[in-house]
Amino acid sequence: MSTAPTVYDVAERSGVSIATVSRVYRNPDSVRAQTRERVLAAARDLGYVPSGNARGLASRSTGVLGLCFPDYADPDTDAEDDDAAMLYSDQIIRGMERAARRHGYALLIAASLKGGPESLVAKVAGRVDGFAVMARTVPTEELEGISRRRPVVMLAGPREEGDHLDHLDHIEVANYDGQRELTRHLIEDHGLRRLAFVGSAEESPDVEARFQGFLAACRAADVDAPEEPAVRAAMMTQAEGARAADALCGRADGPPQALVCANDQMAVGALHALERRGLTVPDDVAVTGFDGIPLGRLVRPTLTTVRQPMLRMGEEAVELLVRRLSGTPGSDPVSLMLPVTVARRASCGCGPEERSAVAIGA
Amino acid sequence: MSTAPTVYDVAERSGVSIATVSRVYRNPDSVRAQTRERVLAAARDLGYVPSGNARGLASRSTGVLGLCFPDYADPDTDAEDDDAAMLYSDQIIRGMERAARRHGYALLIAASLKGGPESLVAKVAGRVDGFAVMARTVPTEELEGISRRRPVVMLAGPREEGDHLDHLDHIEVANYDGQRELTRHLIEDHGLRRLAFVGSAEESPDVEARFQGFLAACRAADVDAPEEPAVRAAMMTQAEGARAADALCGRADGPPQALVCANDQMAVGALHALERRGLTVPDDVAVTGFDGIPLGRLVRPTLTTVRQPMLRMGEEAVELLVRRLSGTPGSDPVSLMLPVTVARRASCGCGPEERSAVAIGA
DNA sequence: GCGCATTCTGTAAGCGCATACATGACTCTG
DNA sequence: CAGAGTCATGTATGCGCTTACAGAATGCGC
Repeated sequence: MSTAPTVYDVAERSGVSIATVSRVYRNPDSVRAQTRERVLAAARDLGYVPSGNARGLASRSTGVLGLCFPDYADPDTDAEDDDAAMLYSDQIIRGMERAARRHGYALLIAASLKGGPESLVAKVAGRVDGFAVMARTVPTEELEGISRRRPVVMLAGPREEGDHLDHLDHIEVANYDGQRELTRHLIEDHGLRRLAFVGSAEESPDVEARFQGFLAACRAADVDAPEEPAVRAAMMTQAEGARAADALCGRADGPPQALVCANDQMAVGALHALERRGLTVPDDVAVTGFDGIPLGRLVRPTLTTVRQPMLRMGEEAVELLVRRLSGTPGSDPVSLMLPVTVARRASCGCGPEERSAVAIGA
Repeated sequence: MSTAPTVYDVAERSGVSIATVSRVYRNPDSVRAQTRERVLAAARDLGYVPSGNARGLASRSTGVLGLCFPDYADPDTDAEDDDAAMLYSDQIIRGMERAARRHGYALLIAASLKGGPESLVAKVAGRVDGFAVMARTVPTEELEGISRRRPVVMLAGPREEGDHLDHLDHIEVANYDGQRELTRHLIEDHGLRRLAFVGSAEESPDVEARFQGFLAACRAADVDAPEEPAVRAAMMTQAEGARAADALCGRADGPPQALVCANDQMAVGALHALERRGLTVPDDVAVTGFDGIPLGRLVRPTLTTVRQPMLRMGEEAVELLVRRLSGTPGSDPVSLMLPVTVARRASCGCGPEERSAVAIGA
C-alpha cells in the first residue's frame, strides 16, 4: 500500500510524456498503437489506477450521480429478518443505479446521519455531477442554494407553495388520487363507513395529500369526514402504528371499521396490535397502508396498500438529471407526477390473492 | 448553472485568505468564531459547495467506499413487480451503506456493464478509498493489481487456490455446510432419496461448494450420489430453472423426488415449470433453492432455501475495509466465513409456516 | 511597557490529471 | 525537393483544495 503510482510514474516507465499517458486513457485512438501498448504495459506493471479526483478536478465532472435519502431504519423491524428491512429507498437506489449505468454514470449514495445533515449533502453534492434527494432529507433552502450550481431533483415531495416556491425539479407520486381511490374502495366495495386515518405529527406534504385524498373519498360517499386525522403518530414506525391502533380501540364507541394508515410501516404495526387485542383483520377491522414495501406481502393478512413506483422514480430521476446535464441550462423546473397502483390484498377484505390493480393518477 | 464558486470567491467575499476558508470547513475550531461566521455567510450567499475532487486530490482520500456487483437483473422477473426484482445485491448495498455511514463514509455503487468490466473497476477504484467486489464481477488478476494500492475485499467468493492464490481479503458464506444441512434435511426428515442437483454451466466456486455439500449429505445417508449435477443450467435464471425442471421430468425414470437448485432464481423457475406440468410441490416433487431472496417468500409454495446473511456481509465488508484503511498495512489477507441459515418453508414439505432455523457453518 | 507564549491568519507549494498549444516527424503534391 | 498538410507527441498551465510553514496579532506576567 505504498504511495500509489501516477501518470508520472507510468510516463517515465514507458518513456513517454504524461500527456500521452493521459491520452491513452481518455482518447486511445489519438495514440499510436505501439506507444499505447507500451503505456498500458507499464501501467499494468505498476498497478496504476487513474485518480478519479484528479481527473474530475481537471475535467470538471465526475461521472457520478448521487442520492441522499433519510435513514429509514425502523427499529421495530426484526433485525434478523433481512427481507423486512428492505424499505422503499432500496428500490429507488436500484432504479437509479440501473438508469445511471445506462448513461455511463456510477451512483453515490448516502443516508442522512443524525449528526448533521448539512455535512451529508455537502459531501455528496461536492462529489457528483447532479443528485436526487428524497423529500425531507435536507432543508429545501439548502438545496436551493446547491441547485444553482448543479442539477438537483427532489423525490416524492411536492414543490413548495406560496412565497418561497422552490426551483428544483420534482418527481412526485399521486398521493391524493391513490389514497382517494383506496378509500373509495373501502367505502363502496366493502361497505365500510366508520374510517379512521392515522397520520403523522410531523408536517409532511405527502401525508397531508394522502389525508386530503382520504377526505375527498369520504365526502364523495357522504361518509363522515373528520377535520383531522384520528391519530397523529409521532413517528411513522411500527411501534407508533401499534400505539395508534391501541388508542383507537380504546375509544368509547369502539374501534373504527377501517384503519387507514399513512404508510405501510404503521399499518403493519397496527396489524400486530389488533391481533394482540384479539381482533381479526379484516373481519373486525380493515387495515390499509401506503407505499408498497415488500414487508406488506409477508405479513398475514397481506396488506392492502397503495404502491408507489419506486424503481421508476429512481429511473426518472436519473433521466431528468442526465437531461439537465447535457441540455440547455435555462429551462424551467420540471414536476413529474408518477401514477400509483392500489394493491388490494387481504387486509381490506379482498381475500388472500392480490387483485389486479390499475394505475391511478398522473 | 454558471461556473461554481470556489474557495477564492468565498475568501474574497469575506476578506480572508483561501487557507482560512479551507480551515473553516476542515477544522472550524482553529478559526476565530467571528471570522468563521463571516466566511460561512459568504459561502451561503454564493451557494458555495466545496469540490470533493479538489479536496480528495489535496488530501489523498475520498471518504468514499465502493461496491462493484454483477448485473443480476433476471429478465424473467416481471418488470412490474418491484419486490420480485430485489435481489440480494440490494441487501449487500444496504448493509454496506449502513456500516459506511457509521464510519463517516459514503458508498459508491456500480454494476458491471456488458460493455467492458475493466472500465467499471477502474472507475470505481479511482474514486474510493477502498471497495468490495462481488465474486466473479471482475477478473481476480485485475483486482490483485489494484489491491496493491488500496484495500479490496471480495464478497462471497473463496480465495483462489493453487498456484495463483490471491492476496485479497475475502468474506465467504458457508456454502458447503449449508447445502449439506439442507440436503440432510430432505433425506432424513422428509425421507427423500432420489435427489437431483441443478447446477450451472459456468464455473462457479460457490455452486461447486454447494454441490459438494449436497454430495456429502448424500454419501452420509447412503443415497446415490451422482458424479455430476443432474443439470448444468446455462445461466442461473428462472427460465433456465424451468428448463432444467422440464428436462428432469422428461427422463425415463420420471422426475426425481427433490430438485435441489443451486440458487433461488432457478428454484422459482422450477416451481413454475412443475406447476405447468401439473405436478404438485412438495407432494410430487420437493424443490429447494439457495440465497434467500425476498421472492422466495412470495411464491407459493414458499421456497425452502439456505439464507445468506447479506446485510451482515455488507457490514463486515465495510468493517474490514475501514480496519485496513486505518490499520497496519502489512497484515496478511483475511478470510471471514459467515454462517448461513436453513429456511425450512413449504416447498420441501415443511408446511406453510417458516420453521425456526439455526446458523450453519463458520 | 517589554518579552514571550499563544492564537490566529496568510503564503506558497503541491496533489494527479486534462488539454490547448507548440513542436517534430512524415507524407504528399506539384 | 520545397512547402503545405497530417499525425504523434511533448510542454506548460491550471483545475480547487489542503497543509506545512511563516508571520501577524493578541494575551500574559512582571
